Amino acid sequence: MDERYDPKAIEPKWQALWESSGLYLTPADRSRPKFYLLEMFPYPSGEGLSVGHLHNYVPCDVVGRFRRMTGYNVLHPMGWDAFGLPAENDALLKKLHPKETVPRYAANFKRQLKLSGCAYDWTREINSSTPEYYKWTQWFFLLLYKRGLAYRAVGSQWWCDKCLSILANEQVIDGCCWRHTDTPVTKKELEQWYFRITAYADRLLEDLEGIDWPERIKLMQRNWIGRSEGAELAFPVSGHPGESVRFFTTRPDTVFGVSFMVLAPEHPLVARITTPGQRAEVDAYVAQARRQSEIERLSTVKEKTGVFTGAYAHNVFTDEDIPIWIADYVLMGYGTGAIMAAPGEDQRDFEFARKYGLPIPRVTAPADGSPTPEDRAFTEYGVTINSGFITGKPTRDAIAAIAQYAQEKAIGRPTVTYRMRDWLISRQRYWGCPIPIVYCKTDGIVPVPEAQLPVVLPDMTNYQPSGTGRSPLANVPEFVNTTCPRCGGPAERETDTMDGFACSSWYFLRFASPHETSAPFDRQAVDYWLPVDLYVGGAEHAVMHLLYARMWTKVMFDAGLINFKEPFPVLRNQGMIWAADGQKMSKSKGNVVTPDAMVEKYGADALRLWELFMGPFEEPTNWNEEGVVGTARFLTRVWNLVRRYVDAGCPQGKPAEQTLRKTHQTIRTVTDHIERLRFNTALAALMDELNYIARLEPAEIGRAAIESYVLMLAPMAPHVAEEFWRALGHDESVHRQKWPAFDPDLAKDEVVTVVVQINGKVRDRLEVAADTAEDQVRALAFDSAAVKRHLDGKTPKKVIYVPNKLLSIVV
RNA sequence: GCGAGAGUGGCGGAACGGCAGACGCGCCGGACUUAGGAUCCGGUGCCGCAAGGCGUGGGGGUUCAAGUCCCCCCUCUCGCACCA
Repeated sequence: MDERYDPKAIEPKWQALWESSGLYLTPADRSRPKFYLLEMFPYPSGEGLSVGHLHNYVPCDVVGRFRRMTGYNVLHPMGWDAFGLPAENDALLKKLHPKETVPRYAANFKRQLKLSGCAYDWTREINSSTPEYYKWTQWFFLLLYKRGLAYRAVGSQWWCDKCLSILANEQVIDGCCWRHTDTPVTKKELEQWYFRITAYADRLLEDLEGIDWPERIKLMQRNWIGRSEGAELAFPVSGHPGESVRFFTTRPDTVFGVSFMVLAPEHPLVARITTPGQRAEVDAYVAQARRQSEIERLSTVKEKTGVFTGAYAHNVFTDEDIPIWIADYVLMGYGTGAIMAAPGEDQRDFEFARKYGLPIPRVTAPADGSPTPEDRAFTEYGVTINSGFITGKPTRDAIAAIAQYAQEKAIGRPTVTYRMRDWLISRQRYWGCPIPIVYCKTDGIVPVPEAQLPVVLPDMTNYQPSGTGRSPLANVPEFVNTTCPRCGGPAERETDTMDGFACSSWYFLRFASPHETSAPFDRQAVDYWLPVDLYVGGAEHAVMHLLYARMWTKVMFDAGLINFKEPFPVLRNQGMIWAADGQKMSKSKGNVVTPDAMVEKYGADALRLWELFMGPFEEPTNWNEEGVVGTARFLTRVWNLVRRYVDAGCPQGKPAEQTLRKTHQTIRTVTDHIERLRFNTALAALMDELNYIARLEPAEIGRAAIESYVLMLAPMAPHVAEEFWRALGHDESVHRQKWPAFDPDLAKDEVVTVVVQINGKVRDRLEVAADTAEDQVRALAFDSAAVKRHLDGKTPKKVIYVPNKLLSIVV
């Protein structure tokens, strides 16, 4: 071994050897237990990886190496989420083509991951923008189509002026585009493709119960799905035979208190029922509501506004005619876009009624007999009053009674409504997976037959989005013009491409058999490897990717393609690493720290250790380069220790009992902490052991201790551990070794410190043999000078003994 | 507004209800050095010469014992936000 620890001299050497010897290839034998470890599909950006990204990849790499050493067949693959708007927008900005930038960026990511010593099976690398991959994305589209889960519909949808495309609901955040947080979305009316994710709403909700995910993420999914039980009812519109207002309510028990109705401004009924006298005012209001941004419209602080349509609905319960208003606090996209207003029991309706002088009947009273509040709605459950046949019933019973009555009289029925909408997947953009559909004048919508897949994305130089609502693909006649697979006549291809999230909804299956050409995946490979044993990624995907991937998995399960219902039974979110200034790392802010710079300065192993040591894996932290100095120093100290041992001729040694104990205690701690993803404390335990053994003579340490130390270091600092292992005289890689085992008996403390407390204050510490009997400890304690002084002759009232821990004396 | 999580030395962070501050950074002192952003040794929560006292956002409570459990409040982060 060299005298000095020089990472540059050892890291490239071992990386080359690992690669050439196929160290991290996925084992073909399936006799051993498997461990499928996966990080969320990265989009390879032009900025490359930062030390923030590594806070995900390095800990996962440790898990992979650890599992391999503990006897698992490990599948740890990597690939690129390369289709989609981010890649295309970047290429447009740089006046390049994504077909050129994507492979270049991916290659850079790969280089950086290798530089950081991350072990992936690169023979399984996939790229969602290649025909070999997207052929099967199209295949899944057809599967959804066949199962009635992909459909085309006209609707008013979110449009981003920067993306020049329609977005899904999930991609609108605070009224702005998820990729352009300063760009408010607007509405556009287009015919679009949807995936019927709402058909899976209940299963997506229920199956959350059985999976080990951060509670926060589960909650976000629950909220997003937004299941709400109630009833759908309808009131006829007076003077318009055949017209009625259908509405959803969670409080059907308040129907007797409905004094007006409100429609969303966009509601189709508005045009038909508005009276000539109100027409001008209504038109003006509708136009103004259209113009408003979503942020303005959704603002809860804004005072409610609305306009009377002049029309009346007939409240079939009270037999009264009630006015129909329009107001923008009613959303077209939820329920039926219409509500019954029960101002006595709903705060929003209450405010509206107050403002426009509408009656506020009270139909629910507090159950405990206290007076009904006058200055606000009474929104809690209570007891029904002034309500005909349900008067006197508790709210819960009244709800059931109305639901039943409505069903009998064919006025309505019990319903469940969801906040979640169907997933809109059409994108009017070039860089995406073409939708395998053909439009024929005779046969209408015709799916492309499987045998004709993939529908290849044509090579275009001029792929700028038009902004007209049509994809640039519409400008490629050779692509658009085709023949109908059914009748053979002339037909046109669908020119929109799929949302990038379609590609990432099944990629975890592809890794099981990435080169399969006759199917999206090999069934046997998937049966063995899936589901994913540990899935790691950022919390920002809580309600996009994770919801979509779960839905596709259930579709595949229903189709009999796979035998599991949840793709990711265990999910963890790595903590976000902010720049040293507390901001997000970005090129524009000039605060990005790259792994390249850190490896150059301190070496990959030191960088890795600092990624692990910075703080708890799942907590966010600010980057601090000073820390890398510390882990580099730690590695130097280990280097010096091992070198001293090797220079002394690697003595077998006869370690003292205490040294043996320290070793076994460290193995116990490190094993336990890596299993629980507590990498920071696992490393702390290794540092602690180093502090202990570094001061011993080589013969006092002994071979067993040195070797187990190197083995434990191997997943975290793979290069330097390999160097040590070879220096210790081994021919085979340290990464092919078995994880050290510990002996619980040897790890047990012989001598323990028992704390003596008097009235809760520590007054003395006793060193006694482990498991010393209570009376002996008592005797020792009462014999102690410090204890005597503090007892001051008083007699103990109570003495509590916690074996091997403390003796608490109360006086 | 509603929901979730978090507040511990100068800093990152440790602590099955049982010695608060492991481990590391930084800092202070020393050794070896032509030199030190190397290495090694020692120290480092605050007050105090010491004995000792005080300390985990604030206030109360349970307990022999509370960073940890319970109640109230403050601050920060995240999510949702007129969802009928």
